[in-house]
Amino acid sequence: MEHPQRRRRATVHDVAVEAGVSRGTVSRLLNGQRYVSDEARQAIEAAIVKVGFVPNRAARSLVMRRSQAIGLIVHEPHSLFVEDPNIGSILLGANETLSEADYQMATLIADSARDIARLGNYLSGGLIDGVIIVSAREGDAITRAVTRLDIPAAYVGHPRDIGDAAYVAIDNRSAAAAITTRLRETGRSRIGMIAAALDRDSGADRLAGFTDALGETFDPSLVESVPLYSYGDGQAGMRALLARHPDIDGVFASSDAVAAGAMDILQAAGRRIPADVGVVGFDDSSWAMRCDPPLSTVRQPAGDLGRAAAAAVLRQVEGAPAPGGGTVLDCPVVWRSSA
Amino acid sequence: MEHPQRRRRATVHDVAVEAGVSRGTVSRLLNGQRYVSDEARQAIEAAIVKVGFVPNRAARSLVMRRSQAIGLIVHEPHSLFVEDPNIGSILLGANETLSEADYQMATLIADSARDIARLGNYLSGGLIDGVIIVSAREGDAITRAVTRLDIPAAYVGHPRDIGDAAYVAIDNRSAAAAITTRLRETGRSRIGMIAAALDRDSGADRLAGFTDALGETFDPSLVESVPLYSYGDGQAGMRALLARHPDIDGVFASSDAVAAGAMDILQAAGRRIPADVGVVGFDDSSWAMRCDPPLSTVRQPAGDLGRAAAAAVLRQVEGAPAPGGGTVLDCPVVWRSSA
DNA sequence: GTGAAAGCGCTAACAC
DNA sequence: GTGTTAGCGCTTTCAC
Repeated sequence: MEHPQRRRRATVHDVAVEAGVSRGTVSRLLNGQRYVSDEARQAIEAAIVKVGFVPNRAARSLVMRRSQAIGLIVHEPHSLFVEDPNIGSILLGANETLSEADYQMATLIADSARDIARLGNYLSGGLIDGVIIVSAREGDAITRAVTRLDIPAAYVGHPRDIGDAAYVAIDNRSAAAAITTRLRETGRSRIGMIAAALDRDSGADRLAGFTDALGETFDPSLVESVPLYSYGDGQAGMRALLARHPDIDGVFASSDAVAAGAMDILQAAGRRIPADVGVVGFDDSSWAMRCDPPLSTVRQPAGDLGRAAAAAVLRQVEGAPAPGGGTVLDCPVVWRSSA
Repeated sequence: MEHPQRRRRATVHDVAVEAGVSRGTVSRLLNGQRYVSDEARQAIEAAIVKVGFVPNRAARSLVMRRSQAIGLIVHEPHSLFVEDPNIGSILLGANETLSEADYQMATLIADSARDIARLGNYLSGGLIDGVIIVSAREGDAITRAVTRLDIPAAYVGHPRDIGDAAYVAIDNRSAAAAITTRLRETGRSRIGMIAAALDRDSGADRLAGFTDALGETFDPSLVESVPLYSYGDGQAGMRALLARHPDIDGVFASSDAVAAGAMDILQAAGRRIPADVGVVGFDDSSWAMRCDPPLSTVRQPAGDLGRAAAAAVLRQVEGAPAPGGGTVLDCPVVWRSSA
C-alpha cells in the first residue's frame, strides 16, 4: 500500500537467484521434467514460496504457442441467454471436462456487433487454444472467423455451413417426430406447431420432425413461426394459432418455454389441458415441471452436449489427425400429463 | 507432445517485409500513433490484408503488461447457475460496459476445488487485467487469492471479508424490510419466511430486513432456513413451515424461485393465494410472471449491477487512485396479485 | 544434472 | 517519420 504502483511480480529469474540455480533449472522443475536434483528441487520450491512466484502465462503462451485455455462462445439473443437453462448446463458440462484436463475455460459472450469484431481478434491472439461454439447460426460471422483462422473448434448444434468441423448435436428431427407421434397417438387430429427459431438448425429440424410425423395429414396453416424459444413468443404463437384454428386439439411447441406460454394462453381462453388440447414441448428444462399440468417433453442432455464438445476440441488441440465429424446424442421422450 | 502443423501465423515482421518498412513502423500504426506517413500507412494496411496478419495478444500482453481482458468469476452452486436469471443479466450488463471500453470479458466458472486452484493461477498470469466476482461467499478461496495477488477487482454483492475492495450491491436488507412491511399492511398477522442461502450476505441481509419489519412481532419459529435460492428448496421450506404453522397467512420467500415452490405447495395444500395466504418474493425474475397469481416481489437491477461492477474494475485498471468503496443500487417493490 | 544463450511476437526508446 | 535496438518472462536446445 506504500507504493501506488502494483508491486512487480516475481519472475523465474528471481526464483533462480534466490535458489542459487539458473533459470533453466527452475523452468525444468516447473514443467515437471526429469533431470533436476533433489537438492535443487528443494531450494527452488522454497524460493518460489519465499518470493511469491506465480508463472506469467502470457510469456509462457508466447513461447509454447499454447495457453491451456479454451474459449466457449455463446451467441444468443439477450433474452435467451438469461432464460435458457440449457446454456447453463452446457457450460457446466464443458467446464467439467476441460477442468479435468487442466484447461481453463473462458466463456465469451457475443451480444453485439462490436463483441463479434473483438472476438475475431481475441480468438486468434494466442490466448486460447481452441473454441467451443454454442448456438451458431448459419452465415454467422463468428463461424466465418473461426473457419478462416483455422482455430480448433467444436460446435454445439449443427449449422449447415461449418464444413467438416467437429460438432455435437442432438437429433432434433427424430426427437420432434417421436414426440409428435406420441401426441398424435393420444387421439388428436388437429395438431399445430409453434415453430421457433427457424433460422437455427435446431428450430428447422424440429419443424421437419413435426412434418415427418404427420405425413399426409400435415397442414401448413397449423404451423406458426415465431423468432425465439421464449415464453413470450409462445404466447404470441398460440394466440395466432387459436385465431386461425379455434378447434385445434394438440400443440407441439418447439421449446418448454414456448409451451409454457402456449399453455397459459390456452387456459386463459378456457381450454382444458389435456382434455381439450394436448400440449408437448422440448428441452425438459425447469419450465416443464412448472407447468400445470406438468409438461410432456423431450429431454435434452445439455450437460453431455457440453462434455462431448469439450472432448472434441481437446482432441484437436492435442493434435488429433482427423477433424472429428459429428456426434449425435439421444433425447428420450419424457411423458407427463399435459398430453 | 506433438502439435498439429497449424500453419504459422503472420507476424509484424512479415507485414513489415511485405510493406517495405520496419517493424517499428508497423507497430506504431497498429497502436494508432502519430508519425506514420500516409504512404507507409497504405502500404502497411495492404500488407496486413495480404499476409492475413492478426496481432498476437500473448506477445502484446507480455510487453504491455496489459491484456485488455477482464475476468468475471461466477462462483455458484450448480443448480443456481442454471436457473438464476440474475446471473445472466449481470453477465450481459458487465459485458456491455466492458465491450464499450473495448475490453474482452471472459467468464470463468468456479464449480469445483480444481477450478478454484486453477483460477488462482490463471488470474495472476497476465492474461487478465482485473476481475469481477459474482456471488462470493465469506471465507471464499477465490476472494483470498484475489486479495493476496492484489488484482484489480470489483465484487457484485458485499461479503464482509473483502476489506476495502470495490463492490456493487443492492440493499437487500431494506428492500426485504420494505416488501415485508407491504405484506404486513395487507392485514396478515402470521407471516413466515423461507430464508435461503444464509451463508451469503444477500441471504443473511434479507432475513435481517424481514426481522426489522416485523419488530416485536417477530417469531423465530416462523422462519425456515434452506440452503439454496431454488424452486425445490422453496417447496421444502414451505412444507416445513406449513407443518409447524398451519395457520400461516403470509410468506416472504427470499427469491422468486423459492416463492414459486412455496406457492405450489400452498395451493396443493388447498390454500388460496392471496385470499388465505399472501406470498411475496425477491428478484422479479421470469419466475414472477409465471406464478399464478403473478408474484409481488422486489425488482433487482441485475443489468445495472453488472454495468456498475464493470465500471468499477475499469476505473482501477485504468489507474484510479483509491480502491473505490461501494455502490448500493435501489430495488423497487413490484406489487402484483400474490399478496 | 545444470548453465548459457537463443528466441517466441510484440512495443518502446532512442537514434538518425 | 522511420529504422534499430532492447527487452517483456518464459522454455528449450546444446554444450559442459
